[in-house]
Amino acid sequence: MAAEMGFRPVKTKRAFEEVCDQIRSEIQAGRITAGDKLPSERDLAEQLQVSRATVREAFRTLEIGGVLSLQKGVKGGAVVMHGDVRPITQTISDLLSLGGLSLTDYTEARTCLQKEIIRLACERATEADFDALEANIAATREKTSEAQIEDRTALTVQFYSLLARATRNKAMEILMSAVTEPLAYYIKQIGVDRSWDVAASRTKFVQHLRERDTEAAVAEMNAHMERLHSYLLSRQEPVGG
Amino acid sequence: MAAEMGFRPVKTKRAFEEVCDQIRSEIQAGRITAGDKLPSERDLAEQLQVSRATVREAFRTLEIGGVLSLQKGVKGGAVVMHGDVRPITQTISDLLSLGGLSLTDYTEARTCLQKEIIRLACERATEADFDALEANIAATREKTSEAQIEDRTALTVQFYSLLARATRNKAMEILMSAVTEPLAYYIKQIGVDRSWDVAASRTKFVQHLRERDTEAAVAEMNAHMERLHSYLLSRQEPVGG
DNA sequence: TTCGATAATTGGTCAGACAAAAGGAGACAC
DNA sequence: GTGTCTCCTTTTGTCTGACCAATTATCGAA
Repeated sequence: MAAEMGFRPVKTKRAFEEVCDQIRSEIQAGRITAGDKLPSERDLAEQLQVSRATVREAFRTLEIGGVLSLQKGVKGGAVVMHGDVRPITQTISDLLSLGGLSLTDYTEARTCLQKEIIRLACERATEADFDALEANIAATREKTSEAQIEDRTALTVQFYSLLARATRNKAMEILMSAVTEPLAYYIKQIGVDRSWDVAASRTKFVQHLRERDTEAAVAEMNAHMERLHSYLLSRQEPVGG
Repeated sequence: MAAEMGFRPVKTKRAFEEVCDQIRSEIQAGRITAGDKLPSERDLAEQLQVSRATVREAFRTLEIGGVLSLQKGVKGGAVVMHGDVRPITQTISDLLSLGGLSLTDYTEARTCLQKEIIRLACERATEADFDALEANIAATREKTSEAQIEDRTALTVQFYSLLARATRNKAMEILMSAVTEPLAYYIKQIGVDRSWDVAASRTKFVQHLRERDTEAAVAEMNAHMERLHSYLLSRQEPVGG
């Protein structure tokens, strides 16, 4: 059978991809680490014997991926970063708007993930975490006007970020923002019911968290998720239709 | 307090970012959907009154993000896709190699996520899913030689992909690949113990799955995760040191 | 009808140039 | 001495124009 002969689809690697791979290899091998500065575009173009435009496309690719930070000026250049979460958030958002991911699947995954995050947060959260969450709720209560709707959304995102931080697990924070922040884009588009008092539910939720009552906290959150999902579905049609 | 005056850090938006945003806005507004073809680089450059290089950087950014596919030729051009998971996987890999994410946090998140995926898979998996998983295990058993180590890794990634598919939730599949595929890069670097028989554990795992025994399946998987984590930690030092 | 050469279109790369931003060095007023 | 201003250098950001490479339609010959 031809399927067992190990043929792979040929793909002609483009020049900028080769440059990208070389830089990523240097990073994975540890010869370049976060904080290091790469040669300037002109120097690297000369070293690799490609044009400056090719190096630019590679730098741009890595910058979008959160690997590099490009700064102008004499002390600027391409600096290696610690990585960034935004590419993940952006990709999930794109998948949602392009139809590669349904709102129902997205919400279910969000619910499942939050369940585990709540479980860990119940184990590991400190008084400082609870205080931060309650301060966030208090701030949310004050943003009631129509003009402050963007601030409210930002605070909502922050609430879940604070919750994830209580797990003391960076990967959980990353996954949480991946499933939370795309919602902010969504909300900005379809609008949100201003009269909906989310603060009450969140206050109860944090109370359960304080009492280390995982079951109750998860139940409160799931109820909120369900209400949100119903609301989003009811609003989805004017966009999709 | 200055903090309450709502100052935001100024950021001069670059030309290619403006182009990116315009294209993404068209997509979010539904005026462009998956399958549509954008104008050629030359045409769009003229319409937006920027250079072709600027349009190229925007196209490149969206291509890396899985939003566009660029094809050469008279029938080619920039075609809108349904989105792609690879940017997420790539970002997680970068975070791991850049130190923005620790192996311990990563593994814990992986364990937590898999728990939920197993739970859903136990509810929804069909006989076809079980058969596919067992076929994968059988294929893994045959790849024993040193030369086939890449095939083994690919089959391992596929195993978790099949498991995620059994949840019937695209978002879960995405998250699963986000926490599984980076490991393949990792394994490729530090090597894996060839004598380790993962097939036995997976066979028992699928058996539990067949019996819809969530607890036992999770326990089997967690035991495997623990063994893997210990192994990775013991191998990590020569890389990090 | 079929095959092959040709032309047109489009992304990929290259070369050179100038603009914009950031930082340093030196002159100058106080 | 101190602060400020101007000029200069470095580096990314953008533009222009050109050519290369891949792909496909088209047309002509066998």
